[in-house]
Amino acid sequence: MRPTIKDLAKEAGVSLATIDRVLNDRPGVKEPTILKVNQAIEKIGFVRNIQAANLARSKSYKFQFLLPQSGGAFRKEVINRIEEANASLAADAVFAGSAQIDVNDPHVVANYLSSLKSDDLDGVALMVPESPQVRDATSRLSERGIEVVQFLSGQPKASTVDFVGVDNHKAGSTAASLIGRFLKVSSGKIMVISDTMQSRDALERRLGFDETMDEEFPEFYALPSLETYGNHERTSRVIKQCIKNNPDICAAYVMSSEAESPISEIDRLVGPGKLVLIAHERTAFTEQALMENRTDAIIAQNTGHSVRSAIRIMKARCELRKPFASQETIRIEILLKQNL
Amino acid sequence: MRPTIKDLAKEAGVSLATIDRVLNDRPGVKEPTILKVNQAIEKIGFVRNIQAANLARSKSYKFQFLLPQSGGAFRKEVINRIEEANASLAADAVFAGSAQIDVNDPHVVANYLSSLKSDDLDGVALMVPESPQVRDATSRLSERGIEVVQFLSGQPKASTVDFVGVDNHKAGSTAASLIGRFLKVSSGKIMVISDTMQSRDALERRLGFDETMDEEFPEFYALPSLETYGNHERTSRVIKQCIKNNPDICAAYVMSSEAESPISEIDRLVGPGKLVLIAHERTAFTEQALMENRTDAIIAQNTGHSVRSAIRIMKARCELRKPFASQETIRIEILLKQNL
DNA sequence: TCTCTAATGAGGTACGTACCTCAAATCAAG
DNA sequence: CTTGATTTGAGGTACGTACCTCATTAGAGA
Repeated sequence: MRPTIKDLAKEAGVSLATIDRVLNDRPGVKEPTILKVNQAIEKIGFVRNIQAANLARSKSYKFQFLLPQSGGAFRKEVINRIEEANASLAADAVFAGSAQIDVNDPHVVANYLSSLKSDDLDGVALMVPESPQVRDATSRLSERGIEVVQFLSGQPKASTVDFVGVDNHKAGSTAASLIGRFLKVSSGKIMVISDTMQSRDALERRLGFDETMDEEFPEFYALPSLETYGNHERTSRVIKQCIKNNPDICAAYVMSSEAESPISEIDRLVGPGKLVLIAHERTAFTEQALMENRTDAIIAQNTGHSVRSAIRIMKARCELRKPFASQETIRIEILLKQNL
Repeated sequence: MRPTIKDLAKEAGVSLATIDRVLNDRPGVKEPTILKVNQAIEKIGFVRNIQAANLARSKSYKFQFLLPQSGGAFRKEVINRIEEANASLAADAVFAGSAQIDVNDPHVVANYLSSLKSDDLDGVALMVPESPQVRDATSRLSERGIEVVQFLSGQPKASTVDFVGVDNHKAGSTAASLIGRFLKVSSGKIMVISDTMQSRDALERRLGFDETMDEEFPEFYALPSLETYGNHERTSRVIKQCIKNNPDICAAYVMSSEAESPISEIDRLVGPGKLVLIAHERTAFTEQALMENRTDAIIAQNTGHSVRSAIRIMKARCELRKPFASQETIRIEILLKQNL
């Protein structure tokens, strides 16, 4: 049996009331007494029974994921995983929901974050691009007792904010490696397609991609990034233009999380399976493209795992525990037709 | 607030005692009353507060992983992950440990399983080859109230036993696909090295490997499996022999979970990085081999995830809940230097 | 109708912790 | 030594459930 506060009180030679004051940071305990209690905690290895504590204070956890309004299939996937996590964690009295706002307007995001109150929310996971306003708003959130994690996008800035997601530099690097190894031709050009190159995520992927390409496969030349701005019309135009200007394209790297438009366009223009093609994120579309050999590999992060990881981190922080880091690393997954 | 048994009693128009009898399957309740209570449960959406229930019955969970005595680096990895899970789950009153026995002797395994008592153990995860004896022993375990999952090896037999681990057929298939795509030569032979071909896992990997090889890369020929029996001496001999007999070997698939011996031998005989080489399981050795380009890819399963998944499944079964299947799928991971 | 049993109700204690009140002890300053 | 504040102790109730005992009620059989 694990020691309880009674055992602790006996060991420390104080009353239960004092133990309670120390454990819950209540005032009115002299420094030497606190020390005595802490030593006793060490000695008998007391660990608070969180279930009992939560029961006593009828505590439940509420977490919210802040997602972009746009984002197509991938965003849908994230929402599904959040709902799933919510269902499976209901028994542990943790609730997870999501909200969708215009994440590209820092003002909107900052306003939204300011409106959150620690009464009805214990933590927020932000899938939001970085900006000074957002950074300030998150700092203030932490101060108000709402835990914050960066979710799948951005990078950890404040040391009080954990980051859940993959290393995009490595993801780009992985894409380059796969393309280089899959290509059977001896030279050629590689088309790189992105939503936008404004975001840090995209930049890092590109950096990683170029680095590995240059180092390990100098026989191939990666073209400048095509930006689609999420616009189908534009996507079609820039890809057509690029193919026309570069007849020796042998591969394509679709960096954007919305892969449908670019891949369909490439298929239409050069025929399915003609290029080595790597895309990001697992969605119904990319899965099918993989099965039909229209895509060679998908680089993905396990969305469900990411969601649960974010929740675990927020919960651990609420309970002033350290999350187990090794469990919380999000792997860069390589998906082929065979291991879908 | 979630409804409690009091709300439930009010809704069903019975007393708390009756609610308790129904919820805990105690005798002495008429069928129509049980029905009334169950309807009330449905109606108000009552879910038992498991934390409170566990607190009340001072319940903690104890799970054990049954591992092979041998197994080198990979077994070490599994043990580490179990210890880690144990540490991080202590707060939830679940304890996980491991035991190592001679899993290849069905008699030893069956005896061991028979000796387990539900007083001190709630569940067992078996990393044990299949055999009729073991199957019987697991059935009896279930009957005695100890939950069982197959862990990383074997296949689900009894419907009461879940399987945690990857689909080995797909894993072999994935290896074949990678080799086929990585090879730049137009034809050649592929060396396949296994610990033993007796185990179902190895057989399935080989089947998947051959299937994909035949279908997608008929220009390459996969040689018969070399069996090392975990013996370094023998490993060296059979590989040397194989290379001598087949000068046109262009790739190697190391199926066994102990990859060090075969890879070192191949390096010694044909030079590091000369063949396209795929191995299984992430260990310190395979990681380093990957970094040094002595291996092209590792096919792995996330050990930590597998361990936690097994624990979650056993716990869910103890609580008569259904585990969330999608969370419990173990992915076949492809590891390159870039996404380690 | 009486009797016996099965079904149900009422009430308690316990689990480990939080949080509250009030009394008692301690201590420093005057 | 008194005063007042600070520190500590003692005891209670609560959270939601399990599990126990005992009393009461309903229903069936004679």
